Amino acid sequence: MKKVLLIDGNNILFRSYYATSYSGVIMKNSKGFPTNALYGLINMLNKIIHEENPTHIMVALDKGKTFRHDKYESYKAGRKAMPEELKAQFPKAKEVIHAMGIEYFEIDNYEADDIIGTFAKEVDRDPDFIGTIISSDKDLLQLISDDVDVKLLKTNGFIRMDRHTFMDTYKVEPIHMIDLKALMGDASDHIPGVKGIGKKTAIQLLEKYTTIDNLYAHIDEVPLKTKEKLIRDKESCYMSLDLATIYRDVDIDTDLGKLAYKGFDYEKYIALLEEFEFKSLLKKIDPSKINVHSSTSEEEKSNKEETFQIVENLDSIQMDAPYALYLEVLGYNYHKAKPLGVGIYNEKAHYFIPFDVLLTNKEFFNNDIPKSTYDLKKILYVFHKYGLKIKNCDFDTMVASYVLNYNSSNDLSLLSSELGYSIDKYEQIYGSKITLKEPSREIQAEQCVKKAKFIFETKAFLLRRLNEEECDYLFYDIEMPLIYVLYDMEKEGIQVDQVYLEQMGKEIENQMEILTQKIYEDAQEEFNIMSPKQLGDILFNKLQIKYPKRIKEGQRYLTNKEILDKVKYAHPIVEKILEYRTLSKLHANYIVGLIHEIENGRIHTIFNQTLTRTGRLSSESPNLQNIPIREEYGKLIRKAFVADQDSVLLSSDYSQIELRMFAHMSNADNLKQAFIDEKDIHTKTAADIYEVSENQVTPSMRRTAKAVNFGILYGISSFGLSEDLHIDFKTAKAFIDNYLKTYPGIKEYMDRLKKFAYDHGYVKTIMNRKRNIEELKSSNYMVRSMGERMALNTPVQGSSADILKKAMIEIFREFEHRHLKSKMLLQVHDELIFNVLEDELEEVTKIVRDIMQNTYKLTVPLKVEIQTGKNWYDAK
DNA sequence: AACGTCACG
DNA sequence: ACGTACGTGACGTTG
Repeated sequence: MKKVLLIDGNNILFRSYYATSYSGVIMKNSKGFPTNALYGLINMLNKIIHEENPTHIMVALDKGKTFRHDKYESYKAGRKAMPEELKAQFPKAKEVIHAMGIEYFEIDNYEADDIIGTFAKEVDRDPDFIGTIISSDKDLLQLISDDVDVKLLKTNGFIRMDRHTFMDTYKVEPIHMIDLKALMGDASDHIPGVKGIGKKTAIQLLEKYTTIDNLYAHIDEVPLKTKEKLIRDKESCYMSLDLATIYRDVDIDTDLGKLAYKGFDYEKYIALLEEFEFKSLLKKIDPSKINVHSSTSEEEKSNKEETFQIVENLDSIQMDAPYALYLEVLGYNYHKAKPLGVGIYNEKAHYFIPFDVLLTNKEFFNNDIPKSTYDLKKILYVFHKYGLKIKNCDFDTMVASYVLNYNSSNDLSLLSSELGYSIDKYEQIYGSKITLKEPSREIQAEQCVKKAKFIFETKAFLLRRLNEEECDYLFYDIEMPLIYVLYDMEKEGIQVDQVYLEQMGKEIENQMEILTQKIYEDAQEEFNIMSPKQLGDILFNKLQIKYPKRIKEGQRYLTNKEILDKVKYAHPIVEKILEYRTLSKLHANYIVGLIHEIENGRIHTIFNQTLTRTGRLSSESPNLQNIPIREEYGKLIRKAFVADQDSVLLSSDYSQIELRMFAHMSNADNLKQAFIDEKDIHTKTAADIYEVSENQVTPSMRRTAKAVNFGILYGISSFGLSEDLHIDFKTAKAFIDNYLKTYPGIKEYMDRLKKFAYDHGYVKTIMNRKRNIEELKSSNYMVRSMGERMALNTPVQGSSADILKKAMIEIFREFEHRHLKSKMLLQVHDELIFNVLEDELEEVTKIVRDIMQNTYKLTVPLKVEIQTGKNWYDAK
């Protein structure tokens, strides 16, 4: 069987262009020629060839205005002109495609879709061929058949759609996708459809009538309202049908045999890469390929196999130049996983050292040769656990790619494909959490060396990008040093009183048992209280409690706290449910969950340094950043976290760091002055928006003001505020208007920030941490609004995170410098927890306060509050 | 695997 | 006409 790839070239060039033009700066070579779309195209073609292993390939391109323009004025109106910097890359794209041994096709007045449609038709006809269409455009799904599927490109990977999966999703044959579009329209393609008919109705209609023609033939059977819409928009419906239909009879030589994949013309390919200055891509070319012409894809495959050596005796190898290393472990939690071995790579040496071999010389990495890593914290932790030493790791790919905004930074496989490499998913080699299995040593070695190679070869590129993005400080002075701090915190762990937790657990279990019986009595039947579905049925059907919201079409009753709080006076069962929920949460998450994680009396969380979009840390296995505090009973959990012998726990938290940061960044004098004067900010805000003096502010006014202040940080909306405060929309709006009036400069700041975000596609923090916000490019109002709120919140949340990280590093160094035995244990976003030796308490308190308040000077003061106690409950 | 729920900043 | 505050992780149920 022969397999042909039908690639939507226009689509790939467009995607590549827009995916990398967000920062307003487009990748160019030193002559100023734009190359970003070409870079994406080359990577994508390499990746597809590697993944699909085709025998035949073609790329289709648009040419000229299409016949659709002539036919429909509105179609033309909807299409925006192509940016010049993209247009300029098309001629070079064609050269690239040829150099890669691929045919391309462009036919006057037809779109790439039509050419692909024509070839797909031929694939259907020819029994020797199957085909795969490559595009991110869902329009092409109509071409799916028994012999043709579509690899639908997504931001993070792809979805393969064949006839079966298509029918599952859309309930109609692929070809009737066009009928579907004729009814529901497609805003992104400026296809109007029938107004008032959405996806649901459209699918319903087509399930019954299959085609538009047949639907109109039976128009009298359709329910009146829908019928009216169909008749009113009949013309638009047929026009949409026409627009959505891919033309499949373009006059072209469809001999599939002529599409045979010839393999690279390396001379031309390299010349082009050199012209574009794609150094990382050049590096990847196997030197043996240079001067070799048109090898077949089969030959290429066998040559491509990595060469490496599995080390059996460490004395037999010696590293004398910088290299990359990758540590592989079996399992998803590196604190507990079994180490498998280390891959080592540089120009000269490609080794896999099985972990048992490595244990024979624990000093192997303990020297001054610079080393690059991916997830250094993992290496430090595992090495420490097994007594191995390592020195001079100066570059971590995971952290670098996180700083550079590769959202896939903590997934080596995804990251590799973003950078033009192809590394198998961890799950594929080692299995999922449930099916975990150890593959053969050869496979381990191959995988591990591949990863080390990736680290080694992409380092130069990432370094250049860090510099271009002006992220050197953030990378070298914050994130890299922070790795060592976090490692130390993870290694240290925190002592936990298991007996206390078990006692509290018993108490909770008893209360839950009593509640369960009472709830069954109230409901007059036994049911699963934890099932929202069953609970909703009992409450709102059987017990006839009035549901306080309008229920959405086809959706279940919600039974969350907000709803239950509203109806708790309607029936005594509700309060019991709420209490049961609280207890069950405490039990599952903080009694059973925590006990499960205790090892030798301590809990060691993992801090994820490369996950959040704002620059915060996150904590997992277990999450120690969400231990209860707001409710008194839950807060008792904190008594289980205790200080070591002769020590106390010290908690040091920033007071209102985000609002202070907002005051600083917005430069609103009024707000800044409030902090400079050390006022209670919520009381001050209340006085301002209610226009009373501060001593006239009631607790309720202060609560409202607090909600408004939070709203400001989150990118306020009157709806959100009204929900939060249970007040009506208009009152909420009045509060906001009043706020913006009393704090001049804030509205302007927010508008400026939004404009920056729209212009550049990203926002940044005080330490130049950038966050791309793709949502701002959405044509969907809701998604775009979400993007605006992210743009407003991220600089505040992210800058606060920057400051805390910097403080952590300095405190860590100061402790080391003074040889203190006290240890930093936890970070909870605006708070640090330490175990402090009693005789170091005074010194530590001073160091911590001093560094946290002064590590970064804002135009408002930063204030920290410090408390101590034998356990976390008392230290708060 | 996705959803609903709820713990935290 | 739509559905809304920002950032996380973990659990149990459901499909």
